[in-house]
Amino acid sequence: MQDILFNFISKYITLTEEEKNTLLSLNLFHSVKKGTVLLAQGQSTNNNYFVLKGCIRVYYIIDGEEKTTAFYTELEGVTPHCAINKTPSEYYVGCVEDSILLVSNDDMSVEVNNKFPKFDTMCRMLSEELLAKQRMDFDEFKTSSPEQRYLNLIQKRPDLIQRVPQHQLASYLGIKPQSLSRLRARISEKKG
Amino acid sequence: MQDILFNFISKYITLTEEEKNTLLSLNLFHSVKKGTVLLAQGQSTNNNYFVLKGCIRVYYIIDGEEKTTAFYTELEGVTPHCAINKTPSEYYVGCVEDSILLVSNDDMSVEVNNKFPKFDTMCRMLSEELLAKQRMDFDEFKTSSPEQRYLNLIQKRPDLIQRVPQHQLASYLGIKPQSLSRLRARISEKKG
DNA sequence: ACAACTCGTTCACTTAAGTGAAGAAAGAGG
DNA sequence: CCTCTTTCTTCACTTAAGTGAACGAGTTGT
Repeated sequence: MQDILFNFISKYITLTEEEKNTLLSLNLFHSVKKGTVLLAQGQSTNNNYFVLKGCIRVYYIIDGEEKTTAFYTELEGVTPHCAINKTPSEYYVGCVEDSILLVSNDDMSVEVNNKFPKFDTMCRMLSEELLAKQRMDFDEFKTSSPEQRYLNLIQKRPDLIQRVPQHQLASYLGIKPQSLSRLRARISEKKG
Repeated sequence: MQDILFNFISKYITLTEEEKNTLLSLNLFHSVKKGTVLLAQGQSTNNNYFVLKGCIRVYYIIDGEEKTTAFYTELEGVTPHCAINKTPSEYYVGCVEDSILLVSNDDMSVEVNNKFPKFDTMCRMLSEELLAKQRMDFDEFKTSSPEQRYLNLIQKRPDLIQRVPQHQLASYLGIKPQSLSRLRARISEKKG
């Protein structure tokens, strides 16, 4: 599991053995059961969640309905909005599958960043990468129909369709579960 | 016009007179006529555009149809995707109104960042702020209907509805101009 | 002043998504 | 193994968005 982490980091910066050990000494690894709510609406946290194995999601509850807006799988992470601006969270963060997460908080970040300035560099690279990726996703979402979005998802994240419940996928695509069913039927009719 | 810029910067960092003069010496200010295409699909640039006065937009042309995905008005800016990863641009950047822009490029950024490391700090703050804001916008878009999105826009950016052509607004809301017309009629019927 | 264009609205019609209900299928727990 | 629950699909019906066409208002250019 540690290898997965260090492998990921090595894409951005190079770590010495000493630095690796410092990281490991922070006790970042957490095993989380499917269904666990990591952060609830109205709560506050300064934790960051990074997925080493498994899947977590961000969702809202609006008029009693769950609306999923994001999935994070292997080597993706969330910094909840409330961790940045110290306000109660507007959304939930939940565990879709049994997962192994890297949970860090501000204190740790400050500590690590002080010891190893390269970490700062990595964070900046990551956040730029993320910003660009998110803008692309947003543009794609805006410029396509639900059906196109679904076909797109099949191309870009085929794993999600297998591992995530349909009703969560539906709201991720901006529609109701019934519409997703219909849409799938429509597509397989065209093909077959 | 310079005051507007320095006022904005002062929210993040404090500049000396010398630093201000260095900035001014770079000749960043540009006057741009309504309708001007700053960046075309397929083209490449390493310019950043920051709006001091006026309005610019990002749009795609898909199957011969314009799809506007973003508007930038006073004190907002774009760094086109192609400026980051040196690929041809997937979208257009155009001028909605006669505008005064601050146009900078990578060379300038490097130069300024070398001279004044605080600029680095400001850029990081800006990009974090932007990332958070964009995520909120995306979540909001996903979790609401076209009508809700329009009502929301009235609350959050009432100026846009006045200064931007309806057909551009429509695609920004993810619908066709005809649907926006209908939607507006529906709303004013409810109110009156 | 006139023609050409752009823009917003309206209409009739089509297509797809929302809604509420019901039932089949798959999983979880005892 | 059976029960309870969650998840997915299907159906009939409603509502809203897409489509293609037409019209009037406002602009631009000559």
